[in-house]
Amino acid sequence: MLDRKFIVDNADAVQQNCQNRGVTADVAKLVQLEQERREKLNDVQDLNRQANEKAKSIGKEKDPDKRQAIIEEGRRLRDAKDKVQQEHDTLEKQTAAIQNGIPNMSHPDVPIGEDDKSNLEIRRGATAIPEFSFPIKDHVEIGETLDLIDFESGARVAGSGFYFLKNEAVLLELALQQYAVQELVAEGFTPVVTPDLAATEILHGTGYIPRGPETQIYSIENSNLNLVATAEITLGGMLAGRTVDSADLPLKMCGISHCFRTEAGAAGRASRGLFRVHQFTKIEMFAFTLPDQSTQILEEFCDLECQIFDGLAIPYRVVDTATGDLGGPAYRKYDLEAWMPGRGDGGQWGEVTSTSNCTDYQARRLNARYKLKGTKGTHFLHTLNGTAIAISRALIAILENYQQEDGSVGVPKVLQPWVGKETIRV
RNA sequence: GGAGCUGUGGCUGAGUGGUCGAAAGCGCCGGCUUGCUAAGCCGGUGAACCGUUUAUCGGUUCCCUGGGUUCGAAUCCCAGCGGCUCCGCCA
Repeated sequence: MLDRKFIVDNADAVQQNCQNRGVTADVAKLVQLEQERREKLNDVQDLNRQANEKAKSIGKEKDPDKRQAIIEEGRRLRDAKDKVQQEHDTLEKQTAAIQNGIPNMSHPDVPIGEDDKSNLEIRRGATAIPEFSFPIKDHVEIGETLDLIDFESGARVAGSGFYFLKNEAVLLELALQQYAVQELVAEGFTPVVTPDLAATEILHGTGYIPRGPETQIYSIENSNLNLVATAEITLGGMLAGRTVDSADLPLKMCGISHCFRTEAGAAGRASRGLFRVHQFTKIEMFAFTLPDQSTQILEEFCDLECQIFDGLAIPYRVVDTATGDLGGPAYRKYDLEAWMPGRGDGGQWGEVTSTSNCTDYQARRLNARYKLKGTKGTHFLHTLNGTAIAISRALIAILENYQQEDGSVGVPKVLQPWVGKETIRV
């Protein structure tokens, strides 16, 4: 969430930003409610002060009658306080409700537009789009022919959107994990296997909203636990409510987790096969940084994603995500879209990774702070996240780009040590 | 899952219902000392928020979390969560 003072002081800019992002929020109302709330808060504090004074004077008063009088007065003050406190709390709730709906501000260079059509391509990867001299298959067909992916059994066991990986697909999954983690560890990331479940407060802190009608999140009944949609949730939660020494920053981690998504309302979209599934494995980059580090680290994350996909020799492009397509917490977001030859008519770009600078938006809700040695007070951290590899989508890109005329599929060179072969055949 | 113990400041650890934001030690910061010398001495040292000022000063809140009792709660009561130990179960 945004800082309330900031919203009040920059109401026009915040309102404009909401509009750019296609978010409805009554900023003016928030400003008004917040002003009233502060007046109530002052009243509460003043009544508390008076009541405290009375309470302290009681111990010193020896005369029973006078003592009783002070007790009565103290009780009256507390009652009065409770009443004003309630009024304050109501205002607080209303203010918070509006505040929660306001997205992060946007980087000035972010293209302004309603949806992903306004995303701006900023560069392409090192590998050219392949030209095939034979009729190509999509990954679903390839997966079936080579006995790599079993959607039918997945549907039987857990419903549509689930699948079994088999044979070399399993080796590819493990190889991709190894590859990505090795790359990131070499770059100084701390590898972390995170819980696949997280408490509701942690989800809220990172900007995910469980249990709504449109929720993307699976929740566990009779508990406050939820299946995570990404390790971003758990990694962000690691510092929730904590204050770290600025000397330890930036903190860079790569998390390995399963990701679970309901994909409510996503039916009918281009989602054949592995593209939009309810469960997949993901290697996620995450960083806690000082405010003046986050801009550079976003570029670093993007470069690493490019490095990983260049290493796999998969063609991709990088887009600067438009205002209307940014998630609530993101200040700026880059997506890598890999070329997927089997998608649409003659191939399409499909999102494979995404990296965001969330500035202090998540940290404020998580209450994750840093302290500068030798100074008073604390400040909110910046958080960034980025996909290193989302296995399911990487599999699509590999199977479709590496397919060969005889029906076999080549294994990317960097994965061969773990897969143990150069080609996957029937 | 069951039983017992436990949860205080960056850490260790005192704490009688009122004078406790909280002893002491460690750590940290500043200064002094340089014949107790990989030391000694003195002083300082939590956070958020509100108001005032913007060098400051005043106030509110915070002793796991949430309720409750009370004029007043770190201290009493209830619930929850975490930790430790033992038992059961299990990969």
